[in-house]
Amino acid sequence: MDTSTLLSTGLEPARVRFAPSPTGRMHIGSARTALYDYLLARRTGGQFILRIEDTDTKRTVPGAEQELMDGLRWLGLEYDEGPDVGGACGPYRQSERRELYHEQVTILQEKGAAYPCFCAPDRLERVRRERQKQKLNTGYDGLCRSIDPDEARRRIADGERHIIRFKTPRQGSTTAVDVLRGPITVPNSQIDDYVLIKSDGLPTYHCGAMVDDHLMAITHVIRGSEWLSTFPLHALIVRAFGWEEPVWIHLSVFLKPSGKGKMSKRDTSVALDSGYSIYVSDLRDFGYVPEGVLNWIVLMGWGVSEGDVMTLDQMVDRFDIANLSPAPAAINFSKLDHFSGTHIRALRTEDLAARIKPYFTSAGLTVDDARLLRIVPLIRERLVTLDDCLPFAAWFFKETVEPEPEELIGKNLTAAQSADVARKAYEILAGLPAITLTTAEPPMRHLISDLGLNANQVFGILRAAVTGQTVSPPLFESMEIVGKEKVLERVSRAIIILEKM
RNA sequence: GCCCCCAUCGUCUAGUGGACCAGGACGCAGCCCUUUCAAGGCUAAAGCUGGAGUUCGAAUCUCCAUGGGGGCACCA
Repeated sequence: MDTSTLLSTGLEPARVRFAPSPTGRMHIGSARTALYDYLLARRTGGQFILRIEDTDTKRTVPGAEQELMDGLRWLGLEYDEGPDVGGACGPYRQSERRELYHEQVTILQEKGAAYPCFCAPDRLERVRRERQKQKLNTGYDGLCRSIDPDEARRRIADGERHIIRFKTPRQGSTTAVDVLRGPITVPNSQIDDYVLIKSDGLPTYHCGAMVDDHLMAITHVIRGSEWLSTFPLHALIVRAFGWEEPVWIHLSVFLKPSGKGKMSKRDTSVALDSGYSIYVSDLRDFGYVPEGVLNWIVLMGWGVSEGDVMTLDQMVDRFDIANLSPAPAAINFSKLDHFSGTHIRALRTEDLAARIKPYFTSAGLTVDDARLLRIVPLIRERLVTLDDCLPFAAWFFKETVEPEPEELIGKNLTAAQSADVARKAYEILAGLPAITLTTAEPPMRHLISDLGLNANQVFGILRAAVTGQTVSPPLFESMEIVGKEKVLERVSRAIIILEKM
């Protein structure tokens, strides 16, 4: 089947939908599906649609839908149609499309491809156990298939509780084509008479998704491989309606970092303990940049031969569904760090400044924008996540710093020797018209050789004195920003501390 | 138990019968740079799950085995 390649190379605009159920937090698996949806839509000049599949009223959790929308927007995956933006095929919440499903399923019943079932849950349970004992497939036994349509109508009119089932062909087999795997054939005996409409009147996924994909003119269905087993059923339903099938693409699953099995609750908490998470909002809170997260997840299940650092637009240019991988992928968090840091380094100074500013203000610091702009180039290549800006630069916005006395002592020196070094450095710095990298470094280098010490020892003392910490951005550039007055003040304070030791 | 899917360095992957003594990236190791921490540069180690076939020729096609994954709900 070459249609997939054809369609994905931009000849025809694709209408693609991301259809999550609002039952929990948005994780990277969903994000990656949405990303691929988005890429295919943009690549072909089509539309990317958000549809909320909230037909399980018991499992729907408040706030989940909002988290989904926030997550998509944070990642930069703007959708063209959706619950909060509208569109020509709305409503975009399945719970608001009840009548539509009933209309369609009625048509299916008239075609003889669906039927009402009055069996109570406890009978279903009994049947299931019985068939299991006989080593048969644990499906519905089809009892209600034989009910006369008129009698069924009467019972429904009497208000009898019922559901609608799909009448799966008993004989033969069904073949459906997945872009990544080719034709998949399953004997029809393996496909149950699945429920289409539940007794609460809402459709199951099998019904809701198929009806909506058709009504919304979806051309490509990208979803998780957990749907592979019911894939032939879905093809059967679409065909029973007489509709054209979309192009089907089943993505691989994400495995835990070890590659042995999928992420469990335990794996999730282990990740959390190391500062990682599979949840999109956590990643945002941890200071990862969306560009990095996107680059990270896009490469799990898709590959490029070279040049794997990409922006969203660059992904759009290169994306092709035919290159997706059907094999499961193990999550690799250290790669997330790599892509996050790489994209942070690529940000323009103003952009990065705007992104890290909130971290300082949240820490209770008052941020001077002009100063922040000068700090950014100094810390840019040191950040893996945005919140790393705090340990590197928070001290810039503090009136005073509090170095640990021991840290003021130079390597292999005594406190007294260190005080002496600090005094000499003070004199040199005090004699300068202004402290900058170009004015301060040469004389300080001279001091080092005059004293017969090394740069590490002398700069270490000054670093602790001026920044209050042992790890910091480059010393002289930092001093330049802090200003001569404050540098001298801090060095003299360090001298006093050292003399008291 | 039944059905379905998958299989290239530790991990993500490129590879679509000859251009592959298998390319890139992360990580790891070493070296260089260096003012701490980074970043950057260079170098190295590391792989086609196994077995049968098809073919002049297989990582690439077929079959089997093994391993892994998914599913068997009035959940999605």
